[in-house]
Amino acid sequence: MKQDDIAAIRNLSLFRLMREDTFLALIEAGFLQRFPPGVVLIEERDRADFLHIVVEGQVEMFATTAGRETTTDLLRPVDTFILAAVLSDQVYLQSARTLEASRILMIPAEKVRATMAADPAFMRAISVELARAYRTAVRDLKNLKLRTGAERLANWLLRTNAEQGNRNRVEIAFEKRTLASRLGMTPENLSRAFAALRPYGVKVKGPEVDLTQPQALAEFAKPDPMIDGCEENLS
Amino acid sequence: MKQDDIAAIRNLSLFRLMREDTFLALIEAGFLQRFPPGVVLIEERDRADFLHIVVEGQVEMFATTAGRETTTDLLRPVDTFILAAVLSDQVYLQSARTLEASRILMIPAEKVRATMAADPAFMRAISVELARAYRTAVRDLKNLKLRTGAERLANWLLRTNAEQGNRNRVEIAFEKRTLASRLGMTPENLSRAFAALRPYGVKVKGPEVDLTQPQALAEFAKPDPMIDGCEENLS
DNA sequence: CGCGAGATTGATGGTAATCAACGAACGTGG
DNA sequence: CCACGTTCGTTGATTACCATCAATCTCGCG
Repeated sequence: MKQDDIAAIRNLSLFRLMREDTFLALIEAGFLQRFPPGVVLIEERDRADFLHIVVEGQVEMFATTAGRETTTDLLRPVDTFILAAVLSDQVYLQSARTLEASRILMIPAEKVRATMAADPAFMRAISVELARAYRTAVRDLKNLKLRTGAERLANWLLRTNAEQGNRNRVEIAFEKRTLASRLGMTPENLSRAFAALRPYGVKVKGPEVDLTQPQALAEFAKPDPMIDGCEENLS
Repeated sequence: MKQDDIAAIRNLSLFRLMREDTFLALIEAGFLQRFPPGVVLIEERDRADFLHIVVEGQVEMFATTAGRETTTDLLRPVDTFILAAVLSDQVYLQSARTLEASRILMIPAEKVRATMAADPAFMRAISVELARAYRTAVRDLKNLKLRTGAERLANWLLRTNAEQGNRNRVEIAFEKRTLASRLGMTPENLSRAFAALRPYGVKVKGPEVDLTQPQALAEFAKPDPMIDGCEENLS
């Protein structure tokens, strides 16, 4: 494992404040593994054996029931996932698959729990991370229940534009069907939602979207800090 | 504050394992307050000043944006709320109002954070509680994204029936409009959803619902432990 | 009895899912 | 280099689901 990968992980809020010795022991107990695109890393209903960290690549969290499927989150370096299941030694509620070639660090759940018991700063960081994850989920719920599809798309565009440096050009780093599922709609409907945003200066060219009238778009989207977040991204 | 109220709070998983002295100090730092129905206890965007515990009565969590409103959770004794905001000293993402006359124990956020730092067992319990809250939110998201309104109602009926002792008679302990909002639909649509479930033995009489064919209803609802939960209720 | 709040029912329009067809982009193999 | 096939995205037609508006109904209560 490369030194700057370790540094990047160390810099995560989850690990930043813990003791150096427990951090190194934790990392060394993990396996860094490469996966090609489209590999299912974990499956809902399985017992949580490992804490996963996306070191490189891109991972989609998704969930299914009764033959239906939806994307619940999109992760990129350096994100952790399924912390909550690991913590309480429970089954996963979501599945995960790679969207592109990825490197994943997998730390045995038992080791995470032992480290948590040994290092108060780590336990504290876990609480903060779980609180963040919970609040993100609440935002997502509000987004879904209080907005239409086109509004969710408009706000996603504004948020992503900000994340990408306000160049008024948003790059969609994954398939549009994945974005559609993340936003809680079908691919067909995402197309129509893009078309509906055209009057507000939204121009789609393949994976790139130009926002020629960001202020008009914002007027339509009515972004709300209590949903779209000042703290974290919703991916 | 009555002795058995304290005992009930002590029995919460959040407080069960902490030290006796820190528990009593925490409780004593709190204010037990009575509220009539319909009082807004906290408002989103406000800074989290107190951890709240529903000792008696009933509390609705809700959220608004752009003039729209939705119910995000329904709490009854003995539930805690807004732990996540308290923990990280952030603003509330949800509002709360009493649905009936209620007694609420309010513990200053600063005291909660200090106690957490002093009692590792309490911090550990907070992590577990946050993990539970997060997983509940994920279940809620899956419920919303993967099911229709009638399916959500059917599963809610089955879940609530189980909570109430499988008497095949579900009592709705709040207004139907509140249930509708909780399930992500309008009151009108809830009525129609009830009508749609009639072929599966669902008979509504005011606030009571008889399930005359629970197995047929289950066949329609397709309950999924990864959504409807074996651990906790979604209220 | 009459009032008012909540629940229900009906009528209508909007939003989204589904099914089907077409088109563009890309990679492969001839 | 081009023909072909596959995949993804878009568009159109249709249907299902849900929101809104309006009217009626029920029930509890003054």
